[in-house]
Amino acid sequence: MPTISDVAARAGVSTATVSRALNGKATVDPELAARVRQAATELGYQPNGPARNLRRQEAAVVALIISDVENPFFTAIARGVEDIAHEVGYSVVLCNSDESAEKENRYIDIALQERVAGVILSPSGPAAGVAKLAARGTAYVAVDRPLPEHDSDVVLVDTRLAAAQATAHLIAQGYERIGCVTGPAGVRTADDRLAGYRDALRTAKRRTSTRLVRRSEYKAVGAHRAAVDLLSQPEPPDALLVANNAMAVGVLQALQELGRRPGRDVGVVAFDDAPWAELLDPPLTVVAQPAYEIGTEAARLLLARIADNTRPPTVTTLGARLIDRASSHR
Amino acid sequence: MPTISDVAARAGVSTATVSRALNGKATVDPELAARVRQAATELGYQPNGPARNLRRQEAAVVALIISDVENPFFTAIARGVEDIAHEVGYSVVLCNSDESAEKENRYIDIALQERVAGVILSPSGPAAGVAKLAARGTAYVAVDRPLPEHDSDVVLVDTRLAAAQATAHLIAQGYERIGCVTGPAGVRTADDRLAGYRDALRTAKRRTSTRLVRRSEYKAVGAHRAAVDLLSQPEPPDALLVANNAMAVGVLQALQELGRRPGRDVGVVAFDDAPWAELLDPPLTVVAQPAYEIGTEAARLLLARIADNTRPPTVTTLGARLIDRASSHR
DNA sequence: GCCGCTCGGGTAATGGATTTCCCAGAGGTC
DNA sequence: GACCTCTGGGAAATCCATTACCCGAGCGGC
Repeated sequence: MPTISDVAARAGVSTATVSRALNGKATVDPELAARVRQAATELGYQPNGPARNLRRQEAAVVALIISDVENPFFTAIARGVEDIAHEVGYSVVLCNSDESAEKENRYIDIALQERVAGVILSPSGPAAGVAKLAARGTAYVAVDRPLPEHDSDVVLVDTRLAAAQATAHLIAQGYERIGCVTGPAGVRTADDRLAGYRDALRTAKRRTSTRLVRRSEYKAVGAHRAAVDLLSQPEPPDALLVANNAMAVGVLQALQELGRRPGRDVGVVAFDDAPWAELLDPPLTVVAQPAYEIGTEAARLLLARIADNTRPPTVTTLGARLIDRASSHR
Repeated sequence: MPTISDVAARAGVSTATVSRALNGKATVDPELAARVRQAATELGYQPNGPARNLRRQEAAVVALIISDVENPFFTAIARGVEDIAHEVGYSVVLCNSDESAEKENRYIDIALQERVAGVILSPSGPAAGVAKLAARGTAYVAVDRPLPEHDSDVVLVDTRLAAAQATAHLIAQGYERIGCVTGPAGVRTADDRLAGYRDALRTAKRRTSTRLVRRSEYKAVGAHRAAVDLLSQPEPPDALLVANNAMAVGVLQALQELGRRPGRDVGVVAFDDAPWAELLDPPLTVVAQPAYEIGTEAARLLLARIADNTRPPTVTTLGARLIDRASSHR
C-alpha cells in the first residue's frame, strides 16, 4: 500500500533518492541511505513491481514452460533452472503446457505480455509461439527438444546415442527380438530414441521390423496398451526399450498382467531414472538423463543471452548414463 | 513492441476506444471494434502487462507456493489449481519453497510486489510472511497444513483420521508391534499422522512406545536411516506406518537391505499413492490423498475470496482413502 | 580569491494501459 | 421546433518507480 513517495516523505528526501538508495545504485550518502531503509521498513514498503517493470521495460523473471509438471524429468530441470536463476536475483515462473501446443502458445503470450526477461521451454512440436519471442527479441532457450524452425540456444541429451547403447546392452545380454515403445511421431526425443534403437540393431546386423515398434503418448496408459499389443503377437519381443519413465510404469504393469517376468522373460530398459526403480523386483535398468544439469545449463545460457542477444546460437549436448540393474538380465 | 497508441492510430480511433474494444468492456460500436481488432492483429499487438497491472492495481495471476516440486502430491495440487484458475482467465505461477521458510518468505514478497490477485500456499512452519499478505489485504488460502497464527481459508485432509484407519488396518491384519516413521516435529501433517497412529493404538488398547517412532525430514534418506534404526533394535517393529511417498522409498530400501520382506516380515502402509506402488512385490498399501481435489477446492476458495475478502474464513476437510494392497498382509 | 570540477540529490519526464470525465450528436417528447 | 436524455467515444488524469537532466555546494588548483 505505501508508495515510494510515502517513504520519501518519511525520510525527508526525494523519491529519486529513495529509489537510488533502495537499489544500491549511484552514490548516496550512507547516512541518508540508512534513513531511507529505516523509513521503508517502518512503513513495510514493498516496491510496486508492475511500475518498476513498466519503467524498466523488463521483469527480472524467467518463464519456464515445460510439457508435464508431473514428470520428474521436468521437475528436476525446474530445480536446476531455479537454483541458477536465484543466484542472480531472477525469479522463475513455472508454466505447465501439458504437451498442448495451444497452452504453450498461451503461456508464451503471457510471458511476452509480462515482459519477462527470458523463456526456457521444452517445445511440444513446431512451437508457433516461438516466432513471436524471436520477433520481440526476447531471449529464449530450448531444452530437451530442439526448435525445428528457429535456431536458438538448445540444451539436449544425446538420446539417440543413449538409446543405441541401451539397445546394444540388451543385445549383449543375449536378447533376440528387441522391441521399442516410444513417444508420438514428430516429438523429437521419441524419434531419436527410435532411431538410436535402429542404429544399434543395424550395427549388430539384426533385422529391424515395424512389428516390434509401437508409439503412444508419453503416458502410462498408452504404453500399457502398446506393450500388451506387442506381446500378444505370434512372435513377441523378448526385450523392450521404453522411452520414458511414465511409459515404463505402463509397460511393467502389462508384463505383470501377462505374467511375464522382467529380465527373465522380457528384458526391459527404460529412459529416466527414478527413486523407485531400485525397489522393483528385479530392479529396473534405466538410462539416466542429467535433468538437473540440463536445467542449470539452460539457465546459464539464458542469462548469457539476456545480457547479449547477439551471440551466435549454441547447441549443448549432454550425455546420458546407462544404469545397469537386473531387469535387463535373464 | 507496438503500443496501444499505434493500434489506435492505425484504426483511426482513440486509445480509450482501443482499450474498451479489446477488453470487451463498455458499449463499443461493433464495426469500430472489428476495425480495432483488425489493427491489433495486423500489428501483432501484445498489451503491456506491467502497464495494465499498474493501472489495474492487480494482476490476473495467482501464486502457488509449494514446499516441494518434486513431490507428486504437490504437483497434483498444482494441476488442480491450474485447471480451475485457467477457466476464469487467471494464470498460475508455481513457486518452490523447498521447505525453507526463507524461500517461502521471499516468494511471498515477490507475490506482493507483483500485486498478484491471490496466493495459495502449503506453509512450512509458522510462515511469518503470511502476516504481510493479511496486512496488504491480498487473498490467500492455505493447503495441506493450516496457518497457526492466522485464520484463513484452509483446505486440509483429515490425515489424523486416515493415519488412525491405516494403523487400525495393520492391527486388524495381526501385526503386533507397529512403528511409525513420520516427518519433522512442528510440521502439522507429520504431527497429525503420528497422533492418528497413537489414537488407533490406544483404541486397540495397545501400549504406545517412543521406541517405535522415528522422525526425519520428509525425504527418502532420512526415512531410510529411521527405518534401519527402528529395525535394528532388540525388539523391532513388525509393521510400519510411513508418512509420505518419498519416505516410503527410503523405508522400502532399508527393508530390502536388511532382507526383510514387506508384508510377510514387516507390514507397510505409506501415505500418498503413486503409479509405481502397484508394481512392487508385494504391491504397496497406501493412504491416497485427494491431491487434485485439494487444488481445485483451494483455487475455488481463492477466487471467491478475491471477489469478496470479507467472507468469514472456512476450513475444508477432505477425506483420504486407504488402498489395501499386499504390503500390509502377512 | 576565483574558476571549474565533482559529487550528491532534487525536479520532472517517462513508460503504456485503464478509466474518469465530459462532450457531441442522435433520438424522443411535448 | 425546442429541450431533454441517452449513448458512444475522445482528452486527459492516473497508477508508481526509474532515470535523464540539472543545480548547488564544496573543494582543489593557480
